[in-house]
Amino acid sequence: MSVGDVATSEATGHALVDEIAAKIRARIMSGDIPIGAQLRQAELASDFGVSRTPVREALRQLQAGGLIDVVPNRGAVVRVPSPWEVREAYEVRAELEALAAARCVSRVSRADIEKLHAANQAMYDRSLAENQPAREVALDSRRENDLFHNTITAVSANERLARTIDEINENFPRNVSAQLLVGDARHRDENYEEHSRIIEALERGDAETAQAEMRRHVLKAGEQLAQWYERRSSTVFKG
Amino acid sequence: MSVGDVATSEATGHALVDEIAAKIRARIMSGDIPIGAQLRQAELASDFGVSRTPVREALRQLQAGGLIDVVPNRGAVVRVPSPWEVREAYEVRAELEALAAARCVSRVSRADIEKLHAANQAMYDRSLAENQPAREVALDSRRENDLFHNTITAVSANERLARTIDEINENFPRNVSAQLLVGDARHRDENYEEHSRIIEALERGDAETAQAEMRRHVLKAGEQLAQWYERRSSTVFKG
DNA sequence: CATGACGGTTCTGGATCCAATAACGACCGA
DNA sequence: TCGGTCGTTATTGGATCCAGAACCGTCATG
Repeated sequence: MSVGDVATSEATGHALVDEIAAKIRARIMSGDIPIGAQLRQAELASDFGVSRTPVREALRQLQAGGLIDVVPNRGAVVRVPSPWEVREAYEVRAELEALAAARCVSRVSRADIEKLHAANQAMYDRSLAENQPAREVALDSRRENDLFHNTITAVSANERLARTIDEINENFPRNVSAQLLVGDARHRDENYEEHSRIIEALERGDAETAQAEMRRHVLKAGEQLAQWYERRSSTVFKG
Repeated sequence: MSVGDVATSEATGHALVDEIAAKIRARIMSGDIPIGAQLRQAELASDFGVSRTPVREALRQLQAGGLIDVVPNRGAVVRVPSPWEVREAYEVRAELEALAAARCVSRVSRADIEKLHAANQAMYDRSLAENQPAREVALDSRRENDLFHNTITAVSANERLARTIDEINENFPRNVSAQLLVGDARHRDENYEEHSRIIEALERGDAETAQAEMRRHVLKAGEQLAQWYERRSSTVFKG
């Protein structure tokens, strides 16, 4: 028996199954399990020290979320997004985040603005530090980028909106979009600029501009991600 | 082929679990299982003539979709949407359907326009026929209303967008929103008018108007649904 | 009379068992 | 040597079994 990390889950959601699902999702998101890889139930079960039953139920959840594909008698594989799927998804996400930004304007506080500034600046500064391992930089930058966007969705005060945006994001492993940000200097600079413009619009209380800028920003990020998937079929399929 | 032992063999790739999930979802959507009702695994299993295992996995899927709540050791209940949840969800749906309408403008064909007209007109005519049982009218009207909206999302040609809208709709049993449409004459008339304005905008190729009208239309429907949930806690909880 | 404890019952959740199906490989024949 | 067929094997999917937790009623007690 593995060490008891039980008693973690609260009222919402199931103890074990949701725990397992979260762990599998995390592994995929971090790139630990690459896209296209097969997910064997027995292996996952022994990894987590549980029976196959909760693993299967967790896989069903992930399937419903669209992160994995489950073929009838052939098991589950991590879904490999096609470029046009990425574009479609990001078009939706752009509209939703734009809505979030617009809703923000009437709700944002001074502290929120500071938080956004801080996250954006930290992300920018970090990517300038040359002496750190790229892996660490990518990880932290992703975290701060997430913080920026999550703050806006949180301030927009629509739980459903936040959930829907999350569901879209959960379909694309983050490690690739992370390395996109820090990999290219131009991307990094443009990202900083776009974030800044959004923050400015929020500060001015200009909902129209905030909405439009956010839409442009997300669409551009989606286009870059789609192009990445077009170029590289590597980082795919176990190995 | 072997003799039809389970009859699920059709449906490319659909496992039994998905079949079960669809059936349960259908029961909830039709109001056969009211919101708030408990879902007992053994009962469902014997209803469908299967073991509890696939039922459990199906419930996981529905849980991931947000249609039901699963409390740790107390089973699953059909989620009772609170009014503010409805408003939040419909604000998101409004933005998405508005996007769909805007995308439609450059893709809609003459045949599509006719289809929209036909669905809208049929729905209106049907609700005028007084001699039919309300139950039938509500069912068919819902079907045509769905056809109207589904046609637009289909023409908008973004699979992801369609999926996201569906996911939101699947959170609210349709029987209530259906009876809203046919129950009140004013609602019915306004609904017809709003649909007509959207079609006109699509015909003119006016993306701005189509988008705005669709947003208004969905928001209004959401508000009506939310108010319904505020007024009536009936039709809730088994019995 | 109300309230709290106790025990039986029911149901969920996880583990295990068994059947069915598809990938893999070896063998055989042309 | 290549192609097809058959048998093995590994893996999934469904059924069953067992333990643990929550509800319900009863009973005892302040």
